[in-house]
Formats: sequence, C-alpha cells, structure tokens
Amino acid sequence: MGTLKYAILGLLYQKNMTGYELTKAFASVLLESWRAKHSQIYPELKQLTQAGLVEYEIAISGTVLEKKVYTITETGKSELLDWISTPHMLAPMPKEEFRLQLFFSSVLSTQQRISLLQNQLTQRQQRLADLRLSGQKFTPIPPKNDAAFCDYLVWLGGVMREENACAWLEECIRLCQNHKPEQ
Amino acid sequence: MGTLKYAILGLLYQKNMTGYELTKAFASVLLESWRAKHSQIYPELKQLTQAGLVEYEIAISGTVLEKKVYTITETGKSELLDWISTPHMLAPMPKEEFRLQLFFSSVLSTQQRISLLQNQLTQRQQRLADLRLSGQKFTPIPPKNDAAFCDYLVWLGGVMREENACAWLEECIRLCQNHKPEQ
DNA sequence: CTACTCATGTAAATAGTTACATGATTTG
DNA sequence: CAAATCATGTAACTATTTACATGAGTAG
Repeated sequence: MGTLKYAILGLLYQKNMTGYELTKAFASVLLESWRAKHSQIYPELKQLTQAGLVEYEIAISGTVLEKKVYTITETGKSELLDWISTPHMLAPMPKEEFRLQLFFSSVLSTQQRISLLQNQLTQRQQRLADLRLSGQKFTPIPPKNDAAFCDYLVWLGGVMREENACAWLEECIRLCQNHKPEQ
Repeated sequence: MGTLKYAILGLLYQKNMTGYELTKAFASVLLESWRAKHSQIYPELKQLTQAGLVEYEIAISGTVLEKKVYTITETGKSELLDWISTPHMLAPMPKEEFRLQLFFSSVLSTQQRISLLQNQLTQRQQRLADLRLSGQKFTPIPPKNDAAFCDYLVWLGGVMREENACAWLEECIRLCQNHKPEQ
C-alpha cells in the first residue's frame, strides 16, 4: 500500500522532525491510525530522501551528537495532498486473534469460554480508560476550523470502537450465561 | 505470532480438508477472523506436516487429478487446544488508512472532508449489508451448546463493529456540518 | 469447445518485527 | 556516577501480497 510513506510525509508537513521524533509521534499522535518502529522509519526516510520527497539538515545536540532534521519538499507536499484528497478503498476486515480463538472455542466448556471473554473484556476496558484519559485535551471539542478538530474525530472513533468492543464482549458473556443452559 | 498455524489447525479439527478447501474457508467462515491466500497456506501446510501436526493422504478427483486431504494429528490437536484455552494479549490498535487520512485532512476544505467521510460511509454500509445477509443462517440464534453458537458470536461482533463504524462516520459528518461554521 | 472452478505449487517483492550495535546527553 | 532518554542505524527473520506457472474437471 505504501501507507507508511504518507504517514511520514503527513507528520513532516505539520512540523520538521528527526527520525527519533517521528518514532515518538507514531507511538503517540498516530497510535490510533498507524504504527511503525524506528527500524522501519529510518530506512523509509532514506528512500524518501532519494525520491526527493523530503530533505534534511544536520543539527547538533550538545557538542557532538548529530541529528538529521527532516523537512518535506514541495514535491513531497504535492504527493501528500494528492493522497489526502483521494478516497481509498476500505481496508479488509482487521485480523483479530481473539475472534479466531472464539470461533474455535466450541471445544471449550461454557465456563472456559466466559473466562476468555472476561479476560478480553478487562483488557479492552483498560485500553478504553487509557484512551479516555488521553482525550481530556479535547474539552471543549475543538472548532471545526481548528487543526485539532481532525485529531478529535480520530480519537472519538477510537473511543467508540473500544466502547463497542466492550459492549460486544458483554453481550457474548450474557448470551453464554442466559441462553438456556440445556435444551 | 504464528496465528496462521492455529487458524489452519482449527479448520482441520472441524473437518479434513485440502489446501484448496482451506483457502475457500479463509475467504468465507474465517472472513471475520483471519485472512490468508493459497500462496501462504500451501507452504504452511508443508511446515505443519514436517512438524507432525498434520498429515495428508492423496485422493483422486476424476481420473488423474491428485489432491492432498489433510488431517490434524493428535499432537496437532493438543497444540491447538492449548492455544484455544490460553488467554492472549489484546492485538494492538488496527492500522487504518482512512483514520490516517482523516487525521491529516485539516489541509482540506470542510466540503472535501465531508465527501471523504461520505465515501467511507457508503463503503461501510455496503459491507454491513453483506454481513447481515451472510448472517441469515443464524435465525433463530443457535443454542449455546451448538457449535454454530461460536460462529454466531463472531458474526455478531462483525455486525456490531460495522454498525459502530457507520455511527462514527455519521457523527463525524454531523460535526463537520453543524459545529458552528465560523467562530 | 469455452469458460469457470478445482487443484497445487513457486518466485519475487513488500511490509513488519525483533534483535544487534553504538554512542552522546540529561537528570537525579 | 548511574539510569533514562536522545539519537541513528543494520541484520535477520517472519509475515503477507502479487505475480508466475501449470494442468485437470465440469457445466453449459
């Protein structure tokens, strides 16, 4: 797909950054959208530089340590804007280990299945709590001309997704319990 | 993660199958849980055979065409049951190209952003309709001792996820439209 | 006899994770 | 001065996708 490319270009469009800062950005602002480790980011930056979509200049931290501060070029901006304004195909259903496990769980006892569901629910609830905490910065909701408005929409999607996942797990547990014990 | 391995073992636990039939199963019953192409399945079957988790025998279709019908071994069953009964870590947030696009869409006009959201909504609604259609077999809801009960839970999760995705997109569109045009 | 489905593989490329490797700077 | 963080890379491996390659069986 080449999505990593646009994730990096998009971040550099907002602000000049080093590879290290980009890595941090993936782990914070892009947590809801895309992930990448530094071992993927540094080689990608090299390629983007060769392709002329980004440039860098060397800055010095302290007295010796060099860092490369990357800037998006005009060509880079143009490719990015093209990508942002084009509608894309819906991603295929996300792979989920737990759904697979549940799908095969007819070999387990109802008690074991409920225990798996309960474990998953606890993990989801924790994630939801973390997400809600990270969204406190959105009070009040940013106005729609503000750049933070888009951040808010993405954050809202994450919260809604996790709430829905919890609701599904609760419903599964309820069905496992209530749904007449024996014919 | 090695999830593909358990997906295959789980399917073979339910029924002996060829690589071709496994491929079809990924595209139908496992659509909501995991995906794999035949080019990944055939090599994996080779490895599983070498590891002694599955076996096959040759069957003949028509007069010449050979097919390999795979069976899960006792070792395979034991590994599968271990995996099914162990709780696993929640998968990291799913990567979604559209969320990334929306995140960066502050460079677009409100009209352009709404148009992207609308496009995504249409695709989601289509997927939801397809899913609902594929779930007609679950009327009435299978009893919880039935093997189909787990299928139903997974299907329900898919429907709820897509409904929620639609609700989020509708809310985004609403916010883009209503949320005071100018300060 | 043509088109579609059944059937099984390999090759090449891209994407992504984990581990290896190194060294400077800052904070307590 | 020790530990955490800043900073940049490569190597090896695993996972996944797309394309290449072939041929039999079936239904209209």
